[in-house]
Amino acid sequence: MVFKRKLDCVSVGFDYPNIPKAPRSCRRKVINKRTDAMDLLASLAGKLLEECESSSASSNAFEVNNHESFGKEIKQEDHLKSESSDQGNSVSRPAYEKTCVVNSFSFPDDGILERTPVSETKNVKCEGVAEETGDVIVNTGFERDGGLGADACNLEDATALGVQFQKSVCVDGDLKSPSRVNGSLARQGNHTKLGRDDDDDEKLYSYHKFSSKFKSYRSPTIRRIRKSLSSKYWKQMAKDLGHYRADAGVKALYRKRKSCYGYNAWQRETNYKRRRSPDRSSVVTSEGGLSSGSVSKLPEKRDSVKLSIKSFRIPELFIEVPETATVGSLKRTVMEAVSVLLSGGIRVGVLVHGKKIRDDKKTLSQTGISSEENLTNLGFTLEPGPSKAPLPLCSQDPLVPIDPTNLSERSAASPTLDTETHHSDDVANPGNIVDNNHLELVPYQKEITVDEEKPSSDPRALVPLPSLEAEALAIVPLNQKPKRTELAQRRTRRPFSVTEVEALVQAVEELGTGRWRDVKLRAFEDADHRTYVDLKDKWKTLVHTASISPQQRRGEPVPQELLDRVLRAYGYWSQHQGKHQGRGAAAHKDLDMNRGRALESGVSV
DNA sequence: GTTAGGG
DNA sequence: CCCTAAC
Repeated sequence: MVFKRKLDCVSVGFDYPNIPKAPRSCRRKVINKRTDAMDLLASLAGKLLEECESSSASSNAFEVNNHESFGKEIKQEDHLKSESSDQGNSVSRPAYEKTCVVNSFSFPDDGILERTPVSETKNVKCEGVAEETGDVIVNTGFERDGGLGADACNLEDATALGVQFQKSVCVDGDLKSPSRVNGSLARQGNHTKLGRDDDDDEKLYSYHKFSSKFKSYRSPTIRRIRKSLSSKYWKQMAKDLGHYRADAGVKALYRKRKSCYGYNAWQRETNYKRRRSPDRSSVVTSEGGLSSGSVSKLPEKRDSVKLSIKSFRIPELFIEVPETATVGSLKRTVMEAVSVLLSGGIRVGVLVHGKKIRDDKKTLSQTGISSEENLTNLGFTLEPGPSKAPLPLCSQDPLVPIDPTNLSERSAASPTLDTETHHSDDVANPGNIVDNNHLELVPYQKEITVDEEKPSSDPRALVPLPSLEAEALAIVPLNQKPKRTELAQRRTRRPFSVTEVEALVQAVEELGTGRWRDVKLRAFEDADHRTYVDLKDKWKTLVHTASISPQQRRGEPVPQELLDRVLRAYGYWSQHQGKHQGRGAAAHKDLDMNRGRALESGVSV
């Protein structure tokens, strides 16, 4: 007779058994969240500015464009998935899922730009933009899949992602008040924040110890901003911008998959970024950077070029969600898809008169970009593939270019890209990467003149580049082998539907909690996206969910009936560990779960 | 390749 | 959902 461990679930109903677990190796923690697509977009604008702007920029600031909501043009295709439900157990499965193809996003002008004359004056789509009130608006209508249609600028590089900028970042000579920025950003919350609660913002914030002054801005937006100020983001951006020193050996696409803000942290993606470009520019971006776009030039300063990238247009996204999914989850899915697409690695291309400018060392004037005429024909492209970045130090850990096609393998929500367009630039010009990267080894400019005069804000809130960068370097030792190329994408989250939960519960009732492989085979064999580990994890959360009060539960509510069964099964199998595992499901057909539960407190069986 | 748990 | 340890 084997004495079983007494379950400590007697009073609380149940709980996980306290099984001592072998110490696990200390894993390095890297505060690193998936680079958000928007970051990149924002950084693009920042880079543009930093490269264009003259040093006299002392009153520059970027206005955040607010996009209350972005309309999505979604093609929907119903993909009936014939349910080969068999498995004898009549375990029901999702009848079918809907596949959505997101073609584009648009961000209606909600008037938020009243203080940014630049973008307001015009919203031209294609090149050949008219000039008005001195503002030169350059167009960057890069699009691959129809819509605006590729224009001359785009011809050369057919591989352009087709991302257009539109009012995602605007340059303005006017310094925006915090509240202003705050307000604009705040409204973005519902659209871009993937997670459900905002609590973690605070956690992250505290982790990065921002100045108390900055804390005066307590809005969620600011918190997000603070969050974005974390060194990891800077590091990422620096890399994205190609400013990292080659010897730094930081991989451009370095992304740590694991977040460390608590359980289920992965669900809480925050997408607000506030960036201060390496030079003198300050960039505040909303996350709504996706839609079509154009670039504007401000007139005021001679010898300087100011641009406003107005929007992005994303290539087609293939999204698959169960029909039972909520609108919220759909939004998150789309958000993730976009993130995956852009964070997977993008590069910026500069086109003048349709010709790609590859020499990053050239000045704008040398390239002729600064001239009015060319400005009119200035274009930018976002291309898939790792942003130009130094190669990693660890030779044994080769930098594997991100291949968007690999992403889709892990996620149905991954963007669908034309394989043939991948890495065109790199492939065609192998040396291009090296050239561009290793030529910009100059550290960031140290001047932080622009924003520091900002009265009510702590300088640190503005993220002085030097220190933060240093911090970033400190936090993540560059030599630390990037371990796995960090290229793998986290799978998109796919909440279990009630139907799936039911199937899982039933399977566990019959098979127990130690045979996940069998559970998978029995009830989720056709659900390719559900691994047995997923099922195990789901069960874990189900048990937890069932143990907490309904008020504490989140997400699509699971019928109490199911939760009851979860507890019952949990209790039963806790006491019958492995004992019946050899038996078939039939052996438990008439399993008296209630009795089993009642016996939970028993010390032995 | 699975299972079990921590993150 | 990811990552590991331990089978």
